[in-house]
Amino acid sequence: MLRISRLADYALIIAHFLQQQASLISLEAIAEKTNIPLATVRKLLRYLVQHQIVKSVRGARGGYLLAKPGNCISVADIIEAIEGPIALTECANITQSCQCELSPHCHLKEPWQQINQQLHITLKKVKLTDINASVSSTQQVSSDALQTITTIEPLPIEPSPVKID
Amino acid sequence: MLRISRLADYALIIAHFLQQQASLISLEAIAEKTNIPLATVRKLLRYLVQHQIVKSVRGARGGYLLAKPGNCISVADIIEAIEGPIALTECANITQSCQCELSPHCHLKEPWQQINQQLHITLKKVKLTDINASVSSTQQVSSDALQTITTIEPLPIEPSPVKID
DNA sequence: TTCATTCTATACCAAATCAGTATTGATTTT
DNA sequence: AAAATCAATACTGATTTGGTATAGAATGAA
Ligand code: SF4
Ligand code: SF4
Repeated sequence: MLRISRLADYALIIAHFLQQQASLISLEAIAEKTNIPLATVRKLLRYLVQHQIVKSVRGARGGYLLAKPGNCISVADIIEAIEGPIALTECANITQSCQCELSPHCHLKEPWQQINQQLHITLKKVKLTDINASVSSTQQVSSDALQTITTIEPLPIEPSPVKID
Repeated sequence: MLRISRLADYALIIAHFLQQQASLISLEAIAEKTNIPLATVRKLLRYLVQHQIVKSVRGARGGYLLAKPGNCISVADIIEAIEGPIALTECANITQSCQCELSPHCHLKEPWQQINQQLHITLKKVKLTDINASVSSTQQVSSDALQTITTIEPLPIEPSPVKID
């Protein structure tokens, strides 16, 4: 259904929550405040730490905090930390060569790569702080990145001639 | 990994192929030309017919053809025909009320709905004919819809103040 | 030191989804 | 009537996903 995984969804909630914290906060507290099961939060924080989105401090009085300012962490970063590269099709994943067996004759690689790049840019543009901004006023969104999303205009259609094989 | 399903990918290949046909073409021929397994093509055409993207003609000398001009069929249409609504999160699916149990306190609904809408617009803008256009010249893309995708510029970041809970 | 606290690493499992297939039936042309 | 072709449905094996459990390592404090 073209979903991000539920775990990625949760991870964004966690990151967004961390952004609102002044200092270290423990795993347990995060789970409690976000209503996400403890074991699941543990797993997700693991990924986020590995991807330098969150920093951890071990030992008594330890906990977690964002590794960078909220305006340097994008929705794309979170998704990629949990799910791996954003690639609508196999051939859109530029981090590895395409294994798709239809690839040699497929005409759709280029278009998919462009669509994928567009999606990536969109998700990269939305930062944790943008989400934060929209929390204050549920009706109206104030951040630039989310604002432009709704104001984009559809382009005129320019049909190309049908080709016979 | 934020993938469309492989079946949706195949379906787009089939639709794109149909667009290049002058007249009716049989299931078997489609399977042969696209290198997609026969039984799989059969299933996919089923979905496409149900969603009025493809028309079928039964009986001897029957077959399939596009139900509308290629410039009226978008990538979004194909994906939705195979996978159902495009909804990056559960709450982004406007066709039904959100069942997510985190929903009551979740701050991310609005942002996700906007991101989702943006994705939807992007996928809706790319028509079968746009893909066709890009086939002729693999290096350079000629259609408007795909062209703008690559020329979009990132917006300036406007940080909002960090809020303490 | 010693212990409680807190994060780390890994492994496991059940459920859901996905990809692919098989089969029987309905419709149309010849 | 026979052949060609699409329709409908049901099934299955493989993969992915969501979620959990547990033993271990690091740190701070008594
Ligand atoms: S090469 Fe074609 S079939 Fe293979 S993943 Fe890319 S678009 Fe899909
Ligand atoms: S309500 Fe929040 S947690 Fe639930 S699907 Fe929407 S964004 Fe995700």
